[in-house]
Amino acid sequence: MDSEKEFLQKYNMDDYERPSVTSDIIAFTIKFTEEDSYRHNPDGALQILLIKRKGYPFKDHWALPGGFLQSNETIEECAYREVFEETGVKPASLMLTGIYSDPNRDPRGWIISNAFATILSDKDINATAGDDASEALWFNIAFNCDTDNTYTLTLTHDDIVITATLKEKETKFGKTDFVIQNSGELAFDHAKIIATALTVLRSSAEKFELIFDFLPEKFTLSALQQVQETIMNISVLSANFRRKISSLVQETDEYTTGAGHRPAKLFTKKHL
Amino acid sequence: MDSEKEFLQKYNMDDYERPSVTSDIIAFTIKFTEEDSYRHNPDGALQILLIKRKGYPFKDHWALPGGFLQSNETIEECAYREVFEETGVKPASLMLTGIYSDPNRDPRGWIISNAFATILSDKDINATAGDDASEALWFNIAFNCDTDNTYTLTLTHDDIVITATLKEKETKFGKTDFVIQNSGELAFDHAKIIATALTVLRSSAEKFELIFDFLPEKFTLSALQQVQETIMNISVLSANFRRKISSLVQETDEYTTGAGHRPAKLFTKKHL
DNA sequence: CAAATAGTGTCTCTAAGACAATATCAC
DNA sequence: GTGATATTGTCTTAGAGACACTATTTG
Repeated sequence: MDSEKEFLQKYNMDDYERPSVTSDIIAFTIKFTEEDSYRHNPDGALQILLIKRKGYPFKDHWALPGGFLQSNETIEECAYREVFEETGVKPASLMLTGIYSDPNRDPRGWIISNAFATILSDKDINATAGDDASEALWFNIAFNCDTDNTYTLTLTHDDIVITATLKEKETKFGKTDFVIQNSGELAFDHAKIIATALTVLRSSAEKFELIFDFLPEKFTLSALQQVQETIMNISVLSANFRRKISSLVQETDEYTTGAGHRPAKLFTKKHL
Repeated sequence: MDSEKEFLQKYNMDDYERPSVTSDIIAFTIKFTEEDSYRHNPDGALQILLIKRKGYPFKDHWALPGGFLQSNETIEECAYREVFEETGVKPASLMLTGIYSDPNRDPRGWIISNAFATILSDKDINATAGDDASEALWFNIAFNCDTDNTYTLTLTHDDIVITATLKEKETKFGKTDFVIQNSGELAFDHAKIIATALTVLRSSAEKFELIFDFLPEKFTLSALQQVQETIMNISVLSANFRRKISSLVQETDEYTTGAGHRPAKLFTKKHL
């Protein structure tokens, strides 16, 4: 009988086939755009970061930023690293939204993707194209249910329009899995990775988890409500929203100014 | 400029270091044990399947069943395969509870674990030790919060007692991550994999997700209530439980018999 | 003052929890 | 009948949604 030390010396990792492992990032932000009238509060639009692939496969297609796992890091550390490389921001949190391990999902070979959603405030975002990308752009998101479990995902940036269609496969634990019907100009299986991440984001926002990450440290309750309404694609009465959120926020003694209407008190997230 | 075909022919996966990937299974069941009096309904106990490791590393320690991912399957298929090999049961569903990718978590080398919880009815379970195990046993679970974010996990089977202590790290999206203080006789980082899976199971049971998987096709509402109470470690009034569950179940015209008290109607899970 | 948002008060309805009461079987 | 569970009904209370109203700023 071998000792443990002898066993480990003889152990050879190459006895088993191994896949490559990546972390891919679904980076969300809400872009607040100024309105016509100086009095209006800005409107919010949910956006996602995509890069245009410089090389094969899927050359010139749009893809999620991401990269290969290195042997000195966890997949979360890898995801943090990728977000920072692409945006210059260290995100507040990462949320694993799925693992994509179909052996045929990548024409280069056996590559498993760990999909992480992250949320960035629209301040201080600085999308920079990495090595393998010719462009990095934020796209507006529209994700609508057509008839019969079929969904259309439309991503737009100025006159670039990407349209994908997906079919609902199953919903479990607040997460919906999809089958791709048509990827449009999206690379790999990224259309379904994005769609599933959106469902996870929505069910989190419903419970007021992580909606704070879209905003700076101090924010108005109206802005917070805008965030939730934008993500969920609904509208709620502000009186009721305030009542429900009240236990999760902490008021400061600061106010907004110069908005052309009554100033709003600034709040921070209440920690525990 | 190369064509895509030329690119893929030249592409060499060996240019990058690759980890081994495993699926590990946290298999839960609820064992219903007969009571003293013939009148009493059986009590439920939450159990988990562990195997005793035959070889190094962690020889003779207890570990979660699992195995290496093969290049012709997804990690879900791998997990299904492992459950079937260990128990002879094809589970109704699998729930990803975490990915464990610390480069130093396994003394054999760079091995990433995908942790899947599954739930089996205590009927037709047939735990059989696989190649790498000398025993496969179901352990009773006790998981209690001591003071100050410290938890004790106690697993027992007859006179085998495994005790691990963990410290709460962070809670997000109904899932709590832990740091291991003491693994007891558990192999690798499996103590924290089990603890986290328990928190995921509990938050699912709270929303009546997947509690049906613990029972056969037809069940009484009392048994269903037992399941929830056992998992959550609480007790609720049956009148209220029935009201809350009523929209999720479908009554049959069958009844239990011979229980020494009023027969109970059998229900099935209502689909959509 | 007008336009717009900020913030409060209150009514209704639903759902959750507590508890009481009745029904039915095996021995 | 006794002991146990099964099942229904109802009271109270907390919270969600709807809506009306007041407050405050800038041009």
